[in-house]
Amino acid sequence: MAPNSKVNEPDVTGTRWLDADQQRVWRNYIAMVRMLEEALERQMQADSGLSMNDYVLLMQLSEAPGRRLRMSELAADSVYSRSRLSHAVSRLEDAGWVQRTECPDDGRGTFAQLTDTGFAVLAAAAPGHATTVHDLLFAPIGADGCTALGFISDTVLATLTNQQP
Amino acid sequence: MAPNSKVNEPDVTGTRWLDADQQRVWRNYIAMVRMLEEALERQMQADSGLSMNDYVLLMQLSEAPGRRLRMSELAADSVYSRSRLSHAVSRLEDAGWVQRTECPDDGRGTFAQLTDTGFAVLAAAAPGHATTVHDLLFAPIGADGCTALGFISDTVLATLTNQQP
DNA sequence: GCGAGATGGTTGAGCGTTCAACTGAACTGT
DNA sequence: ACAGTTCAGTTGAACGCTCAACCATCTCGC
Repeated sequence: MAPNSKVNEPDVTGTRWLDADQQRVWRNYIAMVRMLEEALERQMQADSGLSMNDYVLLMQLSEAPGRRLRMSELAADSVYSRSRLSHAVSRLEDAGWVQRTECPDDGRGTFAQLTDTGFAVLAAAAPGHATTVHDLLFAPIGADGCTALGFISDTVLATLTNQQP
Repeated sequence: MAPNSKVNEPDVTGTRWLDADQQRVWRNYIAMVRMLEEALERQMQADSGLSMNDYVLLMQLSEAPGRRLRMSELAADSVYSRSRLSHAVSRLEDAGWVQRTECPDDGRGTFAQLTDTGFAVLAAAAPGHATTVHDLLFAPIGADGCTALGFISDTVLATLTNQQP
């Protein structure tokens, strides 16, 4: 289970084990992601009664031209499956924050349109969220940390997107 | 919604907005986390029929002395609620990978004990997982990225744990 | 000792996500 | 013009997580 060498070469089984340092980093990365998520979720829920998932969806819509996006664009931007998004938008629609509109250009298409109420809810939630992200992430890691995190995210994203067909 | 200044000082509402750079990094961080999770989940599921959550739980048990842990220790290590862990362990028990044992020292306590079958499943899954983490994360970001990610994780974790009561 | 509260863990209902199956619309080649 | 295929989106069942309520046990103070 534990790697018995410190090199990063594949062993006889072709496995590239992680060295001790990488294992530590990997563990802490997982813990950080989980705890950060949890903290943000908690703050968002407490301050605005909104889930982080909903917040991000509304945010994405609010920034799109006309505050609306095709379902599949929104799904891609959010790294959501179509099904997941469809359910999610149904809930947002029930809450009155989003409205489905049919797409004139493509009979199969559907727009998710942010309503005024939705925008207002979002606007009310944004400051608290920004402050929390700042206080829990960017302030502690500093400018260098921010640069480093940017580099890491970009690199990993590039790797991941390059190998999807 | 959008910050109209580049300074990181609180505005009149006390909000600490993110500057453009931080916003970009934050977005990409979220996307990276989601896609990385998804890729690992996919690989684990395909190669071992195991979910990442189960894998991490089994892993944690496998490293504990006697391959067993108290429910609450395991929960804390995994950043799981007690309830979530209880449900999860029930499923692992149904699968035959873990067995509940009562704790002699504390009548309220329960041990989660990794079974031999569980250990075998884990051992079979580990190489593929390690290789994937290496290929998708550590190889792309390199040694410097690893160091930086370690620093970031440690810092954020410290911030988060310091302010929990 | 013994009652009050804290702690470890489980349970069940409710909700969100996943997965596979499905509908209807839009291209493709003949 | 039309059959086959791909594409956009929805649906419902199954499953996992959350939340609150709960039971049993331990601990502390008196």
